[in-house]
Amino acid sequence: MVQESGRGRPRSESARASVLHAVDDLLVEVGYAALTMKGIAERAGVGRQTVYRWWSNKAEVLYEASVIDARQELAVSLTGVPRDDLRAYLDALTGFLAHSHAGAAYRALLGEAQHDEDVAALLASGDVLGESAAAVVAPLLEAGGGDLSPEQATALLIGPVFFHILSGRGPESVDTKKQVEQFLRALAAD
Amino acid sequence: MVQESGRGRPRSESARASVLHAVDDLLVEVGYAALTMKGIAERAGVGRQTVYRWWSNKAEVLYEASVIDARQELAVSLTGVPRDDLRAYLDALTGFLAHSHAGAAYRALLGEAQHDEDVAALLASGDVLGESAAAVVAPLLEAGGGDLSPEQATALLIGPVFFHILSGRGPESVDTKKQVEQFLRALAAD
Amino acid sequence: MVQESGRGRPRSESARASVLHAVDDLLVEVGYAALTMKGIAERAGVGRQTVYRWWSNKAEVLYEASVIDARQELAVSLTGVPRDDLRAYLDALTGFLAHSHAGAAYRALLGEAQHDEDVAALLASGDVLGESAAAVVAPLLEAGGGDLSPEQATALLIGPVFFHILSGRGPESVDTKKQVEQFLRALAAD
Amino acid sequence: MVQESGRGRPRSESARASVLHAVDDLLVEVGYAALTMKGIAERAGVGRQTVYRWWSNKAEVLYEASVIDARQELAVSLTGVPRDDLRAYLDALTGFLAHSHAGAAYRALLGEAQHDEDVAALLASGDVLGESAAAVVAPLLEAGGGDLSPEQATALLIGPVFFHILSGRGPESVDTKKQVEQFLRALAAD
DNA sequence: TACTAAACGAGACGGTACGTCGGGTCTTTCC
DNA sequence: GGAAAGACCCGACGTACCGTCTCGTTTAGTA
Repeated sequence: MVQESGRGRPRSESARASVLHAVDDLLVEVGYAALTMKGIAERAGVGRQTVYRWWSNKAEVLYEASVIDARQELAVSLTGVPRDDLRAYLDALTGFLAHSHAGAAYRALLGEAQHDEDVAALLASGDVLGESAAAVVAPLLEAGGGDLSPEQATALLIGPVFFHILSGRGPESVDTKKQVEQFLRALAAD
Repeated sequence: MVQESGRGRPRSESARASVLHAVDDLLVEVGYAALTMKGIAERAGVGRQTVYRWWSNKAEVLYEASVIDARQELAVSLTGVPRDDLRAYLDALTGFLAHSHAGAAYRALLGEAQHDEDVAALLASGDVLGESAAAVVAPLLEAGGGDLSPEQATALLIGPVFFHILSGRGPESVDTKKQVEQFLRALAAD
Repeated sequence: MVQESGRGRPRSESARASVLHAVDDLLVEVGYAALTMKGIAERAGVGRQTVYRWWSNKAEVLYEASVIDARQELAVSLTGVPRDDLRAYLDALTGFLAHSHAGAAYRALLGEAQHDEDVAALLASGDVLGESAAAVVAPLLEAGGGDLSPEQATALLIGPVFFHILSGRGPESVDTKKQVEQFLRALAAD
Repeated sequence: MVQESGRGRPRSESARASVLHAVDDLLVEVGYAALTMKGIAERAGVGRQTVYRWWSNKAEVLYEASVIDARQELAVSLTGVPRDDLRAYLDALTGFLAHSHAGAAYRALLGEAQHDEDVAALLASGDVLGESAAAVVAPLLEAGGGDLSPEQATALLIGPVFFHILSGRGPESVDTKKQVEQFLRALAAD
């Protein structure tokens, strides 16, 4: 993923874009399981070696292809009203995990990370969920009391939705309004 | 997975046991990614067709091999004291997800379920986490007030730990004692 | 292929007939290569073991199923006029090898015999071609002169047609009339 | 079986040679029936796909591996003396069919051709027997009279030996000297 | 009328080859 | 020296058939 300057032909930006675009399309069309390096290369109209040169496996390609979208979808413009901000964030999170392309990519990668430490490291390198939650949670912790660490607060906020969707319960039964109240109450005296 | 009918040679119980044993061993030895139907059959000293005859894929074998252990590890003997029971359950859950063989199998399956709906259906067919939590949560809901559905209470209890570990944050930063308090507070006035 | 008398259930004649019938049908429908012991048993509505009990491989079944037809098709009613009898025999031989079901079975078995000595022994045990030719050739050898052995005369008579058809030249280019003349001339002073 | 085009890695000549060598060895060692594409690839130290890429089945590999030897073994250096040339050819033919490796391959292929039209077409594409005989027969037909077609003369010459050996009568009873006389006499007034 | 014994159908068993697919690498030519 | 092309070796896929082995059932003797 490093690019050297100097001698030789420079990296083809069009090839890079083709690959990222291809992996995005393919994830939707065939799903993660049927996503292959060979298939990506063919769909992108690119040599196989070119894919391997810049990414070591399909997880890396997929990560690079989806992380920007993921960040955007999880970014909430803060109003300063805790209830509103939390609610907006949980809605965004639910939509991301349950319905978005980037979210599907994230879930696939997180699944792979359970038994592939390379993928786990990749995901840890850019903690999309944690960082997005921190933006909402940090102001509250600074302002309010509670002795919760930011990490714990994040887990408390994200956890229930995260579990709901990843365990296959579906997003319908997620009640973000009620969860905001629970979160605030749990936080309160802590 | 049951079969009955007088005719024909009956299913070999020893073959079944060999396969389940083999998949258990192999998960530990080579990991989920390198687990193959071929490898399972060879390790079990069994024909490949015999494996395919009773299980459609490695996820099914693994599920059958680990679900009983999983249930045992997550079963908590209730004392009737909410704080103690909840604490015991969260400790068991943390240990299961982070350190147990059966837990590793569960995490692998849950990962696969994110992009394979057959596996998702398989996991949904026996909701190990949900059921084990219900045993602890149900008494509280009956006793106490709150308008939380059992499902929501379960997600509230399990979610934070679940997120912590599956997102790669590690079990060290899980503080079950504090989480019990949060849970009880969130539940309280609801 | 032997049938013992005595205790126990006697061999089922209907099973035997079903198998022979099935192999006949299947040869025509799917060809020799796709003929399998399993397929025969299923088509005959018979247990696999029953087939194996009485025949050791598909060649044996096929041989038993076709040898009688073969003998019939190659039997020529002699008139005593050499030219007519030889002509009739060569016509029968051509038809047998090129167009008949039994002939297709024979060619398949002969092919297998080239690399399977069990099948070679099976074919040698009942030399359908040789015997049928002998019936036509023997009278000539007794009557006429020539120091040809019956075997050599048989080869001389059958050989050209046999080669023509088995080497894939097709039966159209077989001129039995001319071959009779050649045969008689070659035989003449020998 | 030819491939050309600048792009891409060119076909490995060493892989091709290994495969042809392997199939030759294996035919002798295990026989045609036990010859498998898998076995060929493994023996040649070559990927299975590489074998399938250039040959569709074991018959094609075997054909390519043996056809050159076959042609050599059946080539007779003509003296111009019919009796000598015919005799030499029949001796070569007998040796080829009965004792040579290439001949064993030919018989196996011819057997397969009886029930596999792909193999039949393959054999027909290079009529080793017909062409070799034509070289000996053509001069006679041009010189002498007779209204025999080259095809018929070929069948007349080859047929008896061919039948003798393929029908399992063995090469001992082949009397090439006598057969030359028969052939010449049959040819004579025709 | 039992009992015994073998053949019967069904179908699971351990094996192994099938032909295909993807993995990751290597070797060309072209840019 | 990057890139497209495509052949290379490897090994898992899921299927088919091999020949064998249990099962419960049926059909004869023989006792």
